[in-house]
Amino acid sequence: MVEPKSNELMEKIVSLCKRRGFIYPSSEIYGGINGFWDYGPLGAELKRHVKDAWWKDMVRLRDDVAGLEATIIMSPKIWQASGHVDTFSDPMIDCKTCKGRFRADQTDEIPCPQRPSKMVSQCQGEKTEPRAFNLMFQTYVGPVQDDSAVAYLRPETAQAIFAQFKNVLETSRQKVPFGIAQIGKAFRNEVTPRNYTFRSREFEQMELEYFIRPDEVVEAICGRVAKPSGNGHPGEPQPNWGWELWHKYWVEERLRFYEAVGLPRHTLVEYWQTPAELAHYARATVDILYKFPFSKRDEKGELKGEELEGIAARSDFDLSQHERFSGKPMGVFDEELRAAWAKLDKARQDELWKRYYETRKGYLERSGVAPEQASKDAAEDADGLAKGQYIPHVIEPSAGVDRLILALIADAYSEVTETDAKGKSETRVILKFHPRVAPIKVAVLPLLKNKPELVAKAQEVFNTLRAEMNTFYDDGGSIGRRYARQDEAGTPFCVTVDFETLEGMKEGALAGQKDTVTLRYRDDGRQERLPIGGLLDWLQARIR
RNA sequence: GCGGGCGUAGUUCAAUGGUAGAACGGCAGCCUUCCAAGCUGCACACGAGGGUUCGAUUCCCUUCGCCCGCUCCA
Repeated sequence: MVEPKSNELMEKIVSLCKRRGFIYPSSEIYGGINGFWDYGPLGAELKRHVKDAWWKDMVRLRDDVAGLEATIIMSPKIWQASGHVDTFSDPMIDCKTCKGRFRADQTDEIPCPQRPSKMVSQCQGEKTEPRAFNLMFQTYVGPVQDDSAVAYLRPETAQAIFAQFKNVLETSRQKVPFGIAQIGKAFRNEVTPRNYTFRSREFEQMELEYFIRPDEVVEAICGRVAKPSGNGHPGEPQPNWGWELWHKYWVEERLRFYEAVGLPRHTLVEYWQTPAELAHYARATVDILYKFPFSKRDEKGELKGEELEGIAARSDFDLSQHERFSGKPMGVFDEELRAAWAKLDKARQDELWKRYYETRKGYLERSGVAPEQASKDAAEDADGLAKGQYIPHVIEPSAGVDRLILALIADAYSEVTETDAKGKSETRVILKFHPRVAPIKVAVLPLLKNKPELVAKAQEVFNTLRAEMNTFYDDGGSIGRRYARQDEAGTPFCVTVDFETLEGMKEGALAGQKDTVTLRYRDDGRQERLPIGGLLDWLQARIR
């Protein structure tokens, strides 16, 4: 089989998405707007099903996760605490001669790429004025547009979870370890949106912040922290898990999710960030990559994959930042810790105290707190252990919805070329979505349009199914044409009402029985016969 | 942001300094007893703005968008 060039494949996917109503360019009648995309009728259903699947797995089916839906615009102080304001407000200078881009405050320190003997500020290159490069979208709250009214569209959903941590903890009656989940829009003013919807300026995230006990607390309660042994899923969570096992657990849980919505394991890559790539506060980050057609290839010619999700072990950085910036305590009280601590011998208490103290002190000093103050604050934090108090650590599985949608479409895309009796060859497209996420679950079709009894019966079947799942009715054109239309929409099942539905089966196990329909499978065209009465159960078992 | 390429029906493509054709798709009707059958009819496009010209979809400029390579991606 000749593998289609990645470009050709992406072009086919893009035009199919437009043609069938999955994805359109935003504002297309005005020429479009770079980095923004709309979902059409089928795309909206697909996206909804994907988000529902995530929410069900992450929130409804778990005792230890609570949901949240926060605003897009929040206090600008949140973005100071998170570091987004500082990181993004650097003025940059472009050099028109060497095409380089440099931070305006570092032109005396960076050598010119073309003449390394000189610094950028001294080289002859023609440079632009310093320009502000902030990847956060800015707006103003209230009608007065001055600096005091500046606010930002959130560049990630995570921070709202940290900001509301205490409220959720209080009202959900959860105890650490537990998580807070959120699905919502986020905005980044990307320099170059690329690869169709993969890097958009407005996008949607599905994020979980899962709060766990620091390892010192686990040790105090359980004696020691269990270490990961071997590969694969570590199984049901245990009280003696430290951050490493929790991190591993969530990586495996998330991989299972992707497989459950139809991405085969071999299309995914589990990439462990190297120490150099890690954010300074992160202990480990695993990216789950999907091998998109536009992915770069490695030395062996294998697709390297592009990020769908990152699962980061972020220590207690985020809650600590918000504690420092807001002045509000972000710690929790843990009855088990207080009880366990009292039973530890002095040497053990001292040892755990010391380790917790060192970690806290390290964080505070890196955050710019003066050494003396840092020591004092860290000692206070460590004293809290005896009272059962600490700031939870967090494991953050953070997924991009739109990237997953694109991966699902790319993965579902398949072509079948058939040559008919006249020698005319024709290529049909089938989107092989997992039934759980397919936009339309079932299409109901009367075999013929000009037989009122068939149409009436088909309408009847349609009306019983549509209340329970996304059902589509179609009586236009030949039956084969309608099957083909559904194949292109990715509908896993078609139900056809024919004469045997009305008159009873002529032969087979259901001989003589009325009210049966043809059920046709999308992926291989296989057909079987089902009684109408059993249809709903049959379908529901397959779309869950 | 830089460099290169490209913008014609929904999609894929033609042609043209004198305002555009096709295929597929769509819609309506007829027909049709299971995988894009057939017949009839209908609708739909020169990305936007400016310039040159008697006249611009065609030439020029600007802009917007898409693709590729850099750059960026907390």
